[in-house]
Amino acid sequence: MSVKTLCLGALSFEDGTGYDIKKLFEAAFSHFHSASYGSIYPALRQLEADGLVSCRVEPGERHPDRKLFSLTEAGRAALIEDLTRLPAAEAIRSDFLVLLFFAHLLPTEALAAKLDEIERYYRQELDYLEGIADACEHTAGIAYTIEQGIRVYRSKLQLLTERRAALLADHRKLPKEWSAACSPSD
Amino acid sequence: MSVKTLCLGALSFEDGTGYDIKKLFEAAFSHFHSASYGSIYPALRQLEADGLVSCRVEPGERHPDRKLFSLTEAGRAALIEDLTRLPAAEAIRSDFLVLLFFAHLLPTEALAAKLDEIERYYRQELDYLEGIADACEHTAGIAYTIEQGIRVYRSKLQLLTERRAALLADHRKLPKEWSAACSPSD
DNA sequence: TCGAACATGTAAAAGGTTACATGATTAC
DNA sequence: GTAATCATGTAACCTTTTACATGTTCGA
Repeated sequence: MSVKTLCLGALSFEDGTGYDIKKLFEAAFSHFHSASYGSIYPALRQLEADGLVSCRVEPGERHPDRKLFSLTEAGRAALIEDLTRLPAAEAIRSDFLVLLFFAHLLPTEALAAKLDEIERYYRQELDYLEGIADACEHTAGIAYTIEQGIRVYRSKLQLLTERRAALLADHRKLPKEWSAACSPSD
Repeated sequence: MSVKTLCLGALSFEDGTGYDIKKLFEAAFSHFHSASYGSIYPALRQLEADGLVSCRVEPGERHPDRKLFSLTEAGRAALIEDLTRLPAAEAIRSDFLVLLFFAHLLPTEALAAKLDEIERYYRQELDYLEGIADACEHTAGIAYTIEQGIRVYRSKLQLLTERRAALLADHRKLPKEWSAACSPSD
């Protein structure tokens, strides 16, 4: 699912500029997706060329050169097709878990600093999500995305609290014959 | 944290080939990172050029041209530096949550199919992780990565079970003035 | 014998981020 | 007056995936 699909989705709620779309992503998608201007603006241009969105320029209203994009009928169809066709997978890239996997190599203080860093990050995300959870009436789907974020961050924070001491105490021990004894699907 | 760092990490446990490294990633990293041969082999070549790994060829033992890589002292130092320096962030790209965010556009049957698909995926990952959790003695860090995976997948499965009916019943309702009433950090 | 696992690699393409470049408006 | 927000865009770079290309060995 690429930025183009996300832009179509954003415009399915209401017309907006590239800037508006970026704001929506930051406000609503922050815990499960992200996109930069460098991908949004080219995507919108491409979508317009493909007839999936239309564009009207609103000059002078407040800001110059405000390009308001609207989803066309073809765009709505393409969005539904993308959502239906593309696998609903999750691509997780957690540098934090990678770090823990190799934690036996780190000095204790460096590991402690990382644990603090990730804990602050989790708390910040959790606070934000708890704040928006009841802010307005969401669709069941949107409420789900928020609730999953809340539960997952709570789980992660709890595990972090439970295991902090064990991680700091234990992190120098090396596993014996990891690949021989533990490879599971061989 | 790039594939190069991951390769250094894999070799910190024991010497191995590109193929071995890929297997370790599949066995141990599957729920928080992934890497293909197309990135691993070039990474190893680059690491060798940089003196961070060394390579000895084992011909004829069982398979021809088996290139065994070892971490050098410089490589171990570079790994520790990477792990310490790079932010321990998490980059999550959940096409499933994106789909739910726009679920109001989908026919009920298409949504139901997606819910089934993701549930199967979660269960499969959870079963796998539960299987390896007690398979051998892990470092505290490795045990943590497994336990976090288990708890997160359990949370996700539970939410999915709780909300399935609500999602299927409710998914056509549109949020009123999402951007005006709900944008949180404005 | 046939498919799975072992084993290495390349090239093109896709997809995205970062940094840069610009300038008006609004709130303090 | 000055910092944040609004607003658009490009270009270079980075990383990774996908698809291709090749060949052996082992177990059923």
